[in-house]
Amino acid sequence: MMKTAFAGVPLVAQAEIDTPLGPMTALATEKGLAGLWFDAQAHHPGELATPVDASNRHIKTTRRWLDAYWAGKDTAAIPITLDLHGSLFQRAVWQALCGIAHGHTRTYGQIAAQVGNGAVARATGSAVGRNPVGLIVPCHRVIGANGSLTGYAGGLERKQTLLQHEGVLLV
Amino acid sequence: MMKTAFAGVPLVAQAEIDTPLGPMTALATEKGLAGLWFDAQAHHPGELATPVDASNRHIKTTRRWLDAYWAGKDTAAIPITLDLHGSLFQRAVWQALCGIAHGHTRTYGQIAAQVGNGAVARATGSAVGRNPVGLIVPCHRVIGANGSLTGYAGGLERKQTLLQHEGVLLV
DNA sequence: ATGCACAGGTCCGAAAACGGCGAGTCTTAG
DNA sequence: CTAAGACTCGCCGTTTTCGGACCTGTGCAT
Repeated sequence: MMKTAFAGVPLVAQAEIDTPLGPMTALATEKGLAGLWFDAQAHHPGELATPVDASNRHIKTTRRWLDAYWAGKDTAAIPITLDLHGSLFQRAVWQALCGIAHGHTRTYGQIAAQVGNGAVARATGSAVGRNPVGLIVPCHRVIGANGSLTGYAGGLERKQTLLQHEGVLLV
Repeated sequence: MMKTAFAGVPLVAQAEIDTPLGPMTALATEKGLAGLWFDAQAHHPGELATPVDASNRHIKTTRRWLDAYWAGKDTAAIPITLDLHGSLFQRAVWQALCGIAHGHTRTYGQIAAQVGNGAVARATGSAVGRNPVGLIVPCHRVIGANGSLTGYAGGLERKQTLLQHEGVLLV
């Protein structure tokens, strides 16, 4: 049996959210937002037994955050409580991602250096790829040292669109 | 990443020097003059973090040398301590250049023969072009075997003017 | 348990490209 | 019949580019 990425996590609600780049699914625990991904992306957690509940407060906040994001407004005005589940290393990486401001980018090596040392760059790539909360934890702002986009769970095309939407100049 | 020509060289002072052919920048280490080039020339080392210090002794000597040169006086009376940084081959070439007297010229092949053998003529051309100390290390006195000027980092026009200033008859 | 595949980066050696040339041919214009 | 250009090719040090080897955490398949 395929082990879902949220094994052992007390999920309380899920809901579908439509976006300009396709439908996404949001996932929440009692503590906060635990997941957000494009329905047609890699590392998809698969079918969930979690009850659909669009009225959940974390999911409603997420919806407002996304509306602001696509409208190009200030998303910092909408604080989201996250409840990230992963290894110590992964959480450190995801936390580092949250430090990348709108319209800015970092390389995998820079994130690696921030987390520990530059040698873990490749491991950082893995952790970034397993980011459970897309867009809000801006894994799409991490690019290769040579400026290439390298990869994105939601597809390189979406990564490129997102960065352009944020005003990033792509080489 | 663009590698500066003076990577790893302990520079201590730089200063601007005006000349009849346009402004030049002089660069010095503790040991001697390390650089002198027209601000608008090829192979420009780019912006430098070196402190501006027109009172540096090597730079002051350089200024006196240039004054004498433009006045047509004997520059040999003003000995300049050079601190050239480059490969073994390049330093050999530059040293050979210093043997060309005011008003005289050599061909690239002759310099090549002096450094090693005539076969390295083309490589000599490269080394001459990377001469870090213009005018004082007289790279402008090297011309093609057929008498053509061939090239000059500061522009062929300046090379021609310099040679005429030294009384060289150009074909 | 063990091995393997990755959304990367660094280091190092090999190979190719690039010039401030020179000599030899060939082509035009006198 | 010269003589000055245009072209080709071999020359060589330097620079740039390219391709492996190695490093590292984690999930998944064996």
